[in-house]
Amino acid sequence: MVKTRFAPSPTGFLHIGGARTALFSWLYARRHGGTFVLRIEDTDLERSTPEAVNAILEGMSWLGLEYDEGPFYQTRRFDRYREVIQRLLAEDKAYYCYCTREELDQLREEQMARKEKPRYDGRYRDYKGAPREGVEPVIRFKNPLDGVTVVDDIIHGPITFQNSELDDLIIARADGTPTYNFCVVVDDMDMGITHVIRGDDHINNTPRQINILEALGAPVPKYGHVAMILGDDGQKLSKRHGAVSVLQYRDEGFLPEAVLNYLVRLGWSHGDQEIFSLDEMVALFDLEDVNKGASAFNTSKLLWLNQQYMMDTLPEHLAREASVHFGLLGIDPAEGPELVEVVREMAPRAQTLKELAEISTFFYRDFEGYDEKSARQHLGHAALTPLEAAHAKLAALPQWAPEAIHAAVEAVAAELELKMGKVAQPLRVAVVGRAASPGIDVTLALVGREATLRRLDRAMAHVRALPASE
RNA sequence: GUCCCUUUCGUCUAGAGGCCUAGGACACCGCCCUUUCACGGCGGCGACAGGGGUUCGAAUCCCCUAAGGGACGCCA
Repeated sequence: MVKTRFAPSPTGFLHIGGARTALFSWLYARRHGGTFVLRIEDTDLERSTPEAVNAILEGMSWLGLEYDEGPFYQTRRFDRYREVIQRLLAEDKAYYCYCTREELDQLREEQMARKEKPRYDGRYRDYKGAPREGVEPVIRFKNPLDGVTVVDDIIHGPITFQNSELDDLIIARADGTPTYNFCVVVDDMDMGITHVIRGDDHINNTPRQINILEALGAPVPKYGHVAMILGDDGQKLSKRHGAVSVLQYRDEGFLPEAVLNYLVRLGWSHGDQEIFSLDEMVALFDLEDVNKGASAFNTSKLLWLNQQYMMDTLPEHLAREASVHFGLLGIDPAEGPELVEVVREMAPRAQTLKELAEISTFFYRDFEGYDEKSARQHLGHAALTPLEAAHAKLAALPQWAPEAIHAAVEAVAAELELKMGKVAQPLRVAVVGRAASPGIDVTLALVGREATLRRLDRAMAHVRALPASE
């Protein structure tokens, strides 16, 4: 039975790298009919915040990565950690260390000066004397002194560490609180985690964790270390460089399925396939196919994918998702053409829901001023006659529907012996404000007769006011 | 400094010794479709980090080098 977990520490938002790790864990569990656990690693009381916890939960839920167990909080398991520490102490697998921070700092400095790897020298490992006056001891784990620990990584293959490289790590601080590497071990053991999928910055922690697990007589899970995600520029993402919350993608109008699809293709692939439904991902994903190297985030590809998803999403659903973005622009889609129809036409013309709303405002309210280049090209003196003719024909149409509008525009072109473009383009700029929109018939139909005629009047006035030379 | 990891077009990737004249996707450029903008179609540009081996044959296996990254906390 497969059991995976996602174990973020709540010191910030859920960023894109964390989201992908969560996705991989989730997919692996789903793929193998297993269980996915969410665990909040909040043992750092200083930096963990409830806001961050909420942001993580909200991000997971927006992406649809539902967990089967949890969220568990490490801060609520301190009694359990203490219990295991006592056991280790009793079995002589851990010991009190009375080194002060100052002594440790000094040791490190000396080792660095000698160009050695800084590590604890084990001076209290076999200390049998009395507790040292005035020093609250920490508790250290007795790491094996020799031999090797091999991490059999699903993604990287076997990685061998000399135990002599590892020092006796602190499992309980002077104030008695347990530390990260220890809590992880106890949790993974207690929760029966079979596959640990996490960032490859944890590779170096893994042999330590395996050694503790073995000291505890617990089974060692399989590990899969996923490389990190770089920014668009290939640079490492950090709080001050490009790292953003997944919720920001929601706010910018991305569909969660598109983000998931983009994320799954970052470091994983299945032949040449680019687009995967959730079901396909679940059916095809495997850790063995995950790449070892870091990958750079490519926003333009995400935008393309999002557009693909928008075009493929039912307009009814898309309309619901988009309406927030119209609201943000001060538009109530109920007061105008059917949003479903607008969305159907505009989806292939926008890469995000936000952009979709932005380029669709003219359907719902008058625009201010013409796009300069479009007006120069299409609203010159030559436009006056076709605009007048169109106005007359459109005003007289018995039915305001695309087919009738199309016929009317064609008739104007035929009567004036003009190409369609010479009629449609002025009309478009007059009604839309710029030279880009869906087909002129559909566009006018959606804008409505009243608004169309009003905007035509305005355009004709604009042309008449032009200096004679233009 | 020590240990560990990584390296195929600008980017995401395919590639499990001959199917590779290295394939696809995004981006970019051109053409087509067309009343515009998109969408779509067609085409172009463009990579095996470097050096040694092994082999009849290497992007694929081995070694070295280089470059990038991570760890080395009473942070997670």
